[in-house]
Amino acid sequence: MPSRDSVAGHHPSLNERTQHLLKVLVERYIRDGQPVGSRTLARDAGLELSPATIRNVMADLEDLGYLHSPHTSAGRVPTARGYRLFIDALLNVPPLDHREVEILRRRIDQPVQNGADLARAVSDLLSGVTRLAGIVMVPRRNVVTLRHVEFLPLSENRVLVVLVLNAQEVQNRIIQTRRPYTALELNRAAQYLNGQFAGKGIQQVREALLRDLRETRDSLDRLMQTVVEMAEQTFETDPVGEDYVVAGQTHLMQCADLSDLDKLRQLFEAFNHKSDLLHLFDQCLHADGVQIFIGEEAGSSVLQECSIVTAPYTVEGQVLGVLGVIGPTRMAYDRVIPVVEVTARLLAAALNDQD
Amino acid sequence: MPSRDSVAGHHPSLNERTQHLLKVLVERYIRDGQPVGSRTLARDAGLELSPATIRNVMADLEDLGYLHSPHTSAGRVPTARGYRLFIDALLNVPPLDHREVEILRRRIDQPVQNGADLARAVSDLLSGVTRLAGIVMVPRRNVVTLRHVEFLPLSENRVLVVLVLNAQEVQNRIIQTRRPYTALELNRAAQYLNGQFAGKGIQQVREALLRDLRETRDSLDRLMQTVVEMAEQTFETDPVGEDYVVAGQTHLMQCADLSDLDKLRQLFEAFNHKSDLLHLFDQCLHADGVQIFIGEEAGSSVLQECSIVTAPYTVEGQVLGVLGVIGPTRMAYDRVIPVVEVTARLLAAALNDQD
DNA sequence: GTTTAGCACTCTCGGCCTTAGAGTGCCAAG
DNA sequence: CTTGGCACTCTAAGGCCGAGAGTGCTAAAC
Repeated sequence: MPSRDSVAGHHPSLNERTQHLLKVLVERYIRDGQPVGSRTLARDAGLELSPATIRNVMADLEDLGYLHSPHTSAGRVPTARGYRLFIDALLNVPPLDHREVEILRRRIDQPVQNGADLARAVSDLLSGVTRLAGIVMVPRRNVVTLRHVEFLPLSENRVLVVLVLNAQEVQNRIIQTRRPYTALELNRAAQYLNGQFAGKGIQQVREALLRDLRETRDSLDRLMQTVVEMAEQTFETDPVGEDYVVAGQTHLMQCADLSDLDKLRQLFEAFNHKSDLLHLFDQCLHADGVQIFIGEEAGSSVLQECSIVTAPYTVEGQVLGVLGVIGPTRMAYDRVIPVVEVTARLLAAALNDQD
Repeated sequence: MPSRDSVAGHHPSLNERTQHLLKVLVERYIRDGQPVGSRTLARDAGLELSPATIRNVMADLEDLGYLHSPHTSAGRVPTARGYRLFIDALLNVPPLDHREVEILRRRIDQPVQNGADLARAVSDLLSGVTRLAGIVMVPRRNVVTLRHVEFLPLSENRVLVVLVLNAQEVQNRIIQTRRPYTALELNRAAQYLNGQFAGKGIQQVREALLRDLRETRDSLDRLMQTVVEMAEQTFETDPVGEDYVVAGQTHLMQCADLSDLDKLRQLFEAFNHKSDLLHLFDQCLHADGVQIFIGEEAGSSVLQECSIVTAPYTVEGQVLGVLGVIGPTRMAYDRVIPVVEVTARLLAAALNDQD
């Protein structure tokens, strides 16, 4: 059962019938995209009530801020607050079909090269299944273990560092050195680091080297000098930067709700603007279970007509990242939520197998 | 001087005045985006001609297929054929300002990790400067030299291969082996390969190994068996896959010409659909200088209202890739062409320095 | 022969009105 | 509390009209 935490505040109690009507209204609106009138709702609700009665209830719901009329004589549309209540209390989320789960599993269990590729694949998958935009933060670990390091001289003062981390993550960076090093020196340094630190967390590596540097100062032999200069620069920045992958943006162009071209453009630009979304995702990192942001709850004004459904994925209790989809507020939550939830679990499982 | 090869056919000669009028009309249309009428053109042309005369000329140009009226009483708009003639024969391309070139150079000369990153950066740059979508094919070389190879055991039958190619391109792939190998065996194999083949083209490596395999058959010692199995799989596929990077797609949402949401969506999907565009770019690989595709000249119906301006970039006569921009047919060719041209040259220079 | 003025014609665009339809709010009766 | 009735409001779509822009054609001028 996903915990769908309310981000916005608390709701005064509504009587059973009123809640039911709100539920039916939201469901209907999600299906049709048209404001729902009293007659329609009377028919859909399955209660023996006349449109007039329904009208009274709807007027109440509007007063309480759950509904909104686009104009005097259109039906009602849920407000953000209405969606919130719907999701928190009214929506029932059917579990995903076994066959569907199987399909997802098969697509996720493809062998891939590294975290980023996996993220891309899963993001693609999410967007394909939900027909919305899929987002996956690339897995990042609090404890990154060094598996292997290699130094290759490129030119005078430039050295290529190849870093193998964790299970199969390979990174490379180029560093500027103060003096030229020979291939032999570099080799020795790498050998030393590998022998000493392979399997250790890179935090530890950094600390150990710092200690060595302080204690021994300039009594270092040439080998250790090389080691220290290399390592200093190599481990300067955190090796696994935060990042995410978006796929299926084009789906957002199809849903009529987001037809305002200019809004859409801003949204797309937000996708490229990394930092905005990252900050949002950080919030989700430590909530467990599915989280949903409706409209501006997410903090950014570009997301006005959008909802974001996210779930963190964890391995052995350690949160590795967040994934989710982004689409119009008027989305089929009853399908999207289980898809996101299951995908997160499957991704976690896939990462677990890899290790 | 860019060679702007005509892809479409040959044009019957038009007299001087007619050509001039076509030129002015296209320029005006590119500026305003409004169909150009006879009165406007009479004023703009700088010839002492009445609108009536202009009308006659425009009627001729329409008959010849260079112009088109949206309806009876709007001005004229260039057809694809009209643009073609304009670009091939009428447009004069001013060289880029020195300061502007300097700005481009500085942005391209940033140090980067590998070809893909560089492509991303240049693509970003192109799109930023032209306010269109930028596309850069990641550099690929006919002769890829092996610089260094490393094997790391991951699990039972999986080995991580780290390949350093050319100047600073690092690739990694995971291969499945028939039997488990120890770290020591793998190390020896890597050492052997590095000793034997570092600096050689991978084509040569592949051939040499094949020869060894045939000649010596099962008289191979254990080391060589390891070497051969590793190398076989490592060099099976070409290490540098074709790929490209697109940036600034959102710019295309701003230009009024492409306001049809559905067309735009298809265009965006084409960007993700790699293979379509790759095939187009392959054509440009061996044409030297700037090439321009107008509308459906590019072969795809999604590109109806678009033009593509491309240029290959080469190092020492070897074509490494293609870059360019894609935007509405109604774009400022006189600016875009030199930008694309210069960027190609600068990228080539940057790659040259790296080697 | 080319250029030009004149003129009738065509087409779009915006504003305005009208109508049909949907839905509401309120009131008074059940 | 529920309901039928009713007046009211608002939108969406269609039709109409006039202004404006631009054309093609013709006949006269150069």
